[in-house]
Amino acid sequence: MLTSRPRGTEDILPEEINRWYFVENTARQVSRLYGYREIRTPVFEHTELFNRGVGDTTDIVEKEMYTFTDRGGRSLTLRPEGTAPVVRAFLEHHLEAGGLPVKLFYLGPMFRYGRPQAGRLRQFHQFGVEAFGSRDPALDAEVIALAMDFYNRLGLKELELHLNSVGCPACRPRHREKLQEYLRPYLGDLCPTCQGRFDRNPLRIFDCKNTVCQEIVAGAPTIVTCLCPDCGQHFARVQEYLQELAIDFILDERLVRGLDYYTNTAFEIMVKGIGAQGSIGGGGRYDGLVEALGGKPVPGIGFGLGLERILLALEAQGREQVPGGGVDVLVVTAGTGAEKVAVRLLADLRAAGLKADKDYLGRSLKAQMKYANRYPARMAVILGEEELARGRVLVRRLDSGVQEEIPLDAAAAYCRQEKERGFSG
RNA sequence: GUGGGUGUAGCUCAGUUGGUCAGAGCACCAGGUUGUGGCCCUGGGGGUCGUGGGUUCGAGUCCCAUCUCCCACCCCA
Repeated sequence: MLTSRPRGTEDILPEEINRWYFVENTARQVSRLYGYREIRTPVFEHTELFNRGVGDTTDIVEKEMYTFTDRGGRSLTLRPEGTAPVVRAFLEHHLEAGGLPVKLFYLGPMFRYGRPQAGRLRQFHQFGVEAFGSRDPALDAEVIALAMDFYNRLGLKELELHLNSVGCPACRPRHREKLQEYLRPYLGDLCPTCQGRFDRNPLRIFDCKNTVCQEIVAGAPTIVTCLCPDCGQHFARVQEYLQELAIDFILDERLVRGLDYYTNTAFEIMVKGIGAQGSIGGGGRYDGLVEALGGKPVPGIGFGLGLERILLALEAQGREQVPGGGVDVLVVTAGTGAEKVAVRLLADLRAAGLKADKDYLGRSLKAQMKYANRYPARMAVILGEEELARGRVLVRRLDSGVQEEIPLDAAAAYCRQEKERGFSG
């Protein structure tokens, strides 16, 4: 079908745009409050950036990327996430030159190829922040606080903040060894997927939903118990700061970031009632990423939040935004000879800051009034031949039906007054 | 990528065992009120019944394929 959108994409229609304005405006507002500045990167990048920045063995790179070759033979990819591009821009423009830390936020579409379902699209939108240049656990807490503040301002309730530490390249191998040591006797009992994970990424076994695997892994050594002193202290500090900020969290040792570049803090925000995909955002620290992408070792931490899922959650919690279409005034003509006056008056109304429109389909007076009612318009200014001959117009309120005759020259000012009166009473 | 469900007017949906089955409500347009909306009445426009094959004298109704959307898995936002 020519008239159908590509699978997994959505049109955001005029009647729902206010919901998006609300979420986007809140994101910008709260970001600025915390000292983050907006950055806009391209929607496509060199494929290599994601291969290296996201990780070759991740599902995203292995089977979810929109990769294509352009006319110059370059391999490009529609960005599946926001962190790697921001790191690339950070390096390309030497943003560290302005002094660290560098705190950035972004808002925009991401692309992942997969089967669409509730809360999962092929093109979706994220609000994200990235902070470079500090390992201070207070910054971890700030980033998490920013996310929670954002949700609160939207009015979202019943959120669960899951928190974990995945350690660093020094302490992680130790945990891996201990974990494998523990699991080895049960290897044959694990599900086939987890048997494969045993060598590649035993951490993922914590995530398995298979009940047998869960039972086995229940007694396994968690990462937190194997953290080196530095990482252990960092994690403890993050928790202290969160407590200081009165932010509740759930320690979740099963929360895992699969990539090598992720270090220490990992977090995810869950909400119920939006389908099987309960995560509305996640993030963590990535002290190895900037270096992996060719920069000096600069630590970083950030998050990405899914806007569609947030909108779903707002809807599920009955926090719908009012549509907010409509117009203050509809200019209506009765009889002939008023067309030019109508165009002129319309311009005056708009100049006076009123939302105003007129009929462009040559409708009858009655049809124009119906149009005004349905638009909806708060007032109709009716240009009738008789009144116009005396330099006057009729201003009718659509709610009460009260109508008054006003000099044409004073009509815009009068409408303005009426509008303001309407707000107070 | 795997599995289940689904697909009839702009929207929400009826459509019996294949034979006026192409309908209703809402929406839209017009008229009832030759200068006034919201209620009511009357009338009207609008559908390749997702698409392509097949079975049949005959298919929206049966079969196959394909696409879409929905839901779940994998995984994530």
